[in-house]
Amino acid sequence: MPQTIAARIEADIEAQILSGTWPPGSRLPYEHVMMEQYRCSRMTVSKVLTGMSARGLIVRRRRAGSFVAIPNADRAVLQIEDFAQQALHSGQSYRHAIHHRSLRALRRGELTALGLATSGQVLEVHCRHELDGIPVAWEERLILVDAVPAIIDEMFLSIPPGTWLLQHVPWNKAEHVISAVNASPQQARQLSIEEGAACLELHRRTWLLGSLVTDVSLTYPGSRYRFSGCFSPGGPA
Amino acid sequence: MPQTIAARIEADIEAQILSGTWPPGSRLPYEHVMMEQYRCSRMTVSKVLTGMSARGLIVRRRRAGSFVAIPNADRAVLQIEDFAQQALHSGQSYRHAIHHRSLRALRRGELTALGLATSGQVLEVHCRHELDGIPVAWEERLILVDAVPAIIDEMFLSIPPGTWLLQHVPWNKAEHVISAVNASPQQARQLSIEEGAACLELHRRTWLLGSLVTDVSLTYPGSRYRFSGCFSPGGPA
DNA sequence: TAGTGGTCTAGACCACCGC
DNA sequence: CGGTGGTCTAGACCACTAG
Repeated sequence: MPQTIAARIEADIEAQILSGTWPPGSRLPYEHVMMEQYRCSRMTVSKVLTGMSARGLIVRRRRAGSFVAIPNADRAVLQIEDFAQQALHSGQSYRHAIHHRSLRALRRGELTALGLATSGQVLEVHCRHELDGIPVAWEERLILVDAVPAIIDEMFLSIPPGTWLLQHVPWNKAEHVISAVNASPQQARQLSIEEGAACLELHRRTWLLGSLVTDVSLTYPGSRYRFSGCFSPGGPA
Repeated sequence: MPQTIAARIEADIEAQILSGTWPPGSRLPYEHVMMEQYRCSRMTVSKVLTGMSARGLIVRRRRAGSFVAIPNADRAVLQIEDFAQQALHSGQSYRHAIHHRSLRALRRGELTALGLATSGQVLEVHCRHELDGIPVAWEERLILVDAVPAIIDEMFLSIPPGTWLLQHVPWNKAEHVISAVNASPQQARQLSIEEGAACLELHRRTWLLGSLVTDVSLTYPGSRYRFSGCFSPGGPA
């Protein structure tokens, strides 16, 4: 039995939904009803319902009431852990190797591809990630120098670019695209796999206050890496 | 400028974090300070901070204060839309074809693979999904009959299994694994692609109140399908 | 237009934990 | 021990909308 009134209300509602007593689309008791039922103030009930609404479990409509949400899509929340952290957890040794690092101006084609209006300098970094000496990812990254001026002094000798950015730059928005590709000859060489082997490709763009910070493409050998994650309606777990 | 006091407080805090004025690990003003600053009650401030804490943007500690969270992993939230819904949005035509449907007992190997203690009946369904007549996914699904008794009367003639389940069964927890594989001869045939072509494989298990409901494996041709999604620290967007 | 949720107030008491 | 966050109250007014 939960300790607080709010937690008890929430647990009760979730139990009703999960048991099927309140199927998707059905109306919950009105706030003032639950307020009497639990002998608490309306604020307490409201706080619980607002939270559940924010998590997508219920839908609230003025003058109509609160309703159990009808899901129309599955959401998958993936944890994409830093390699160094992952190595710590699993006891493996992590190592990264910078294969390329250059400061240059953005090309015209990249401007449109990245949805940028004005040009600027970028730092381009190619990097290989290894766990226990085995290549697990090939990274090609562009970092917008205007967004992260401090980057020009960083050589990424002890910290890989992604970790450096995580530690130095907060981010506002990220966009992910996950696809599957057959390894190109270059990728196959970098990852020590057969040409044509299936690879996961993660493309991510990260923004800070509406301006692009970095655009990265990570290629993982399908035989050595997978994304996994859990998702509960009650929030990631 | 946001309308409500709470929204203004939240926007201000996020701006401070994003601008780097309050880097990860730094302490936020105490509740009573913000209360005076915004000339509002403590409840209003507390509600905002509680919400940001629930979303992982800040960490709150008694006697110490509230702090900007230090992220250690990227989170990607993927929307995995129902094919029928996706077709509606894009104006494509959706069609599914059931290739196999059988009611049988669980095999011993499956029991351990699915982490089940007691045996039971399962409905096994194989199904192909097509958009504009082109195969976009091959589905192999097990449905635990004990968890969804109504399923035995469903032939999935007009509704594919995943959609039927979404409409009839609420779920508690889902686990996703995304990997890349080279198409097997059978998969290549079902999806009209070359053998060995890179495919995305999505494996999902869904639970209701701790008991497994369904275990599904979806194979998408890498050339025709990708997962994408946005994630903001302020919640999925 | 009546009743719902949305928001806010000005207090209160408690649990916890860093000093 | 003091001050923080955690929780709750008993009201209030407003905005929206279904009937």
